[in-house]
Amino acid sequence: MTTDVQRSQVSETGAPTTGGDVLTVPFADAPIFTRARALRPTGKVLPEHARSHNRSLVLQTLYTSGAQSRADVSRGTGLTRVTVSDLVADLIAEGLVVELGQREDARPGKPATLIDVDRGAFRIIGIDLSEHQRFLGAVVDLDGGIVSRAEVACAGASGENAVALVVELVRSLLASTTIPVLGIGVGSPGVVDTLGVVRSAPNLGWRDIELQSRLQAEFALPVHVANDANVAVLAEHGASLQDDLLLVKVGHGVGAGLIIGGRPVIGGGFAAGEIGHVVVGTDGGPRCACGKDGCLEAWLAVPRLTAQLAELDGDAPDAASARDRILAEAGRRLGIILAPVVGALNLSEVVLSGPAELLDGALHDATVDTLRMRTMAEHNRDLRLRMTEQAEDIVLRGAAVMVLSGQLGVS
Amino acid sequence: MTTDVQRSQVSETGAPTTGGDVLTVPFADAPIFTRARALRPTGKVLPEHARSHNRSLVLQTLYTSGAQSRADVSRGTGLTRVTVSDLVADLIAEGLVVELGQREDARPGKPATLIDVDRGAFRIIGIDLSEHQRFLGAVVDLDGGIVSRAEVACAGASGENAVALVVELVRSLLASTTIPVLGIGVGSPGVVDTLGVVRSAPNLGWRDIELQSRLQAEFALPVHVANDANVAVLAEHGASLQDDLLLVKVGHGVGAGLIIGGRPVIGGGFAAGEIGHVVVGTDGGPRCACGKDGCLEAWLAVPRLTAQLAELDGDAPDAASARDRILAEAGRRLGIILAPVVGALNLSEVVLSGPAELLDGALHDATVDTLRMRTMAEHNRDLRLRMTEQAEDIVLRGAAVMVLSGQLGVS
DNA sequence: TCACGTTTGTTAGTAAAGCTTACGAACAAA
DNA sequence: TTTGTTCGTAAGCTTTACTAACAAACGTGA
Repeated sequence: MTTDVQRSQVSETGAPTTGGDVLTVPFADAPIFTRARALRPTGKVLPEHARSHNRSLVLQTLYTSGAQSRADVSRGTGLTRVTVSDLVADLIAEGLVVELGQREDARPGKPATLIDVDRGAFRIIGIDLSEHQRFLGAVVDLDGGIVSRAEVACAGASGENAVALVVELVRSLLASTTIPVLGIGVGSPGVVDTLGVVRSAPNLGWRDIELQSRLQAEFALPVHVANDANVAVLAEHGASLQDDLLLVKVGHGVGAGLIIGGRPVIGGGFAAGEIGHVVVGTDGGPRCACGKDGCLEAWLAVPRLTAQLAELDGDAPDAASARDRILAEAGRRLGIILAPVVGALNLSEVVLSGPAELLDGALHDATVDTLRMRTMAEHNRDLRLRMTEQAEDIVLRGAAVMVLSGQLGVS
Repeated sequence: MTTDVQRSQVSETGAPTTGGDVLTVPFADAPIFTRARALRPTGKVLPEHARSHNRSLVLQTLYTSGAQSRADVSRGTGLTRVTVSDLVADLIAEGLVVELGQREDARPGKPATLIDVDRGAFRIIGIDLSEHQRFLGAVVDLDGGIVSRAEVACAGASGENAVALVVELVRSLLASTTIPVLGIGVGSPGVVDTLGVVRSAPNLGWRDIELQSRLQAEFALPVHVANDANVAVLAEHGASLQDDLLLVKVGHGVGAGLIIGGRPVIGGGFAAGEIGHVVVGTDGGPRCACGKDGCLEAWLAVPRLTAQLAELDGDAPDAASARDRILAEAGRRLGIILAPVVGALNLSEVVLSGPAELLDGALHDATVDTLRMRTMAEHNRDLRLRMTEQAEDIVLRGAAVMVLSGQLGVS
């Protein structure tokens, strides 16, 4: 087979020369890649960093796979038995791991000593500030099980008053447990930066509230603060096989949390997931509080849906189908917004969180249908849309995952 | 200030008990986080990994900041002078770094020996398969400068014929340089997985073509293959300050490449960025080749735009404004698709690649306006939409970045 | 019963990596 | 000429994870 490859040469000085077949291809001058970019804070890696990475790896293996021998961990991680023993000794000394005695089942060879994360050794405080009328809190164990709860009414509270309520809630939860607390995780509405500063949370009247550092100073414990939807998706990720995940949280507002390639997405302005005020479709829609028409929140927020459903005549013969029509239209709107996101990110799983009686029927089905109609079937064949299984504790447990992940490198 | 925190206790066995104020909070049973999830392939970290990371860090520092002394690199990386000297010695032995002699300017102390990446020591082969009528190729230097070019007509070629054309193109480029080649980068249309298998590229009649391994076997050089738009965004990222970046590539089709948190987004089905067949708006639109109405590609692809513009009467008094109306409508449609993506990811920079005469005027302005109208101003205040500065070489240079990044950990 | 193989966890020693400390070389300024 | 500064390198130390070897404890089969 003969092919006709045409070549043009560019001399090192930049002046184009021609060799063989002349070919005039328009091309930009070849500037070097910019050198203006600041050095990325990639940072050096020291031996001790490797050590802490491997430590987390051992912990993660125990955490997800349960009780096993040091030799099992060695096989699971690829580290040698010697190294695993060494790391485990550290973890035992810190009280994070315990020996459980010898394995029972009969096998040849020296019987194995089982070890596991001491799941009762620490507690985590989880706080959910996303509800409209109350702040929720819980003491959570290392497995995500909720040990005790507390809540405080917050209607009308704002600014410093609201901060004081959070402090009281945490104080009350800390008082309710004698077991050491690993840290405090907070899911807050609004825009929260990576330092745990709530840049803006209109509902709470917060603007640049340094919640993380203030709680840390108050309680002398590690504190992590993030947006409520971003926190919620962590809980879902802990219970999911997927490393790409979008969670849509429908409540008084509508927000989303996003994990891509196993990592939470923050956004350049720390506002990733803020899709509540993106306009849906090209045919108008209900007026939104933000002034625009047809924002997703104006279609989908719980108050809007319940108000619409309340207008229905419950005794009318077609009440059920009228209800479904309202919910289906909301679902369709959600699908319209999600389609470009699902397409651009090639997402395989989208999760809904919110009142199941609203989301889990006609609304869900309409969203699925709309997504299928508006994206390319071939690329998104295995897309799943489902309700969360975490129910109303999703933010509390996500907050626990955040602490677990931040303090132990486990999730 | 007295606050009324209410508590409910859950016994360790799971049965709810009440202490103090009784409070009935509905909550799901507290199942542990799933243990079903397979162990993530995080992998152990050995000392040698740390070493190669630090090696890349030194190389990256030299690459982006240019010629400097070992002591400068030490200050820039945080590594000690000793370690830097050691790493640099390795790099010099491999021919990647050269000493340039002593620094000229007069300063107290022993004069510094300048070192830099030997930017002329290696070449990279970049291949762009995304054009409709021809395959493009280039020899690229380590700075991204194009040294020589080649192209081959590919109209009608498909399947194995097309593969043979690519091989010929690479062979020709390799023959044109005597300088050692670091590797081969290929930007292909369609869906390409992480192993460089082109899962599906309808235009080329490709289905599960193992392009990477075949080229690697043929030329005994490192080969990287990825989707053309995903490759293009690498070039843009190399020249941008942003670590979150969306590039929309408008040509015979419409595709996107996405970088989030400095990492390319691949997608669960390796189809991230495939937004060409997402439906725009809720008011129908032109019939698309895929069968749906109003796909982005049906609005925005170059053939569609040129066809529409060709229908205009160029001598009519309002020809210019009619042209702008057509382009503005296309831009508006692009904005409608991008708004949910920009909102969900809180993107700070969106880049357009394609024919500037179509994209860079009314279309660009309409997209910006639409984005502003449909997203929340507060969160996306500093969003920028701009044309690429890489012109038609964007895929070729992106392919070079891919090789650079894959082989040297530099970008 | 008893030698043998198998598995576990530990001890001892080794290789790799980056650190601190120390030092000679080379220059500017006083 | 003296002083202070900066650069690059040498030597030795610490940390880390590795390999090799081994004792303990168990099942198996002659």
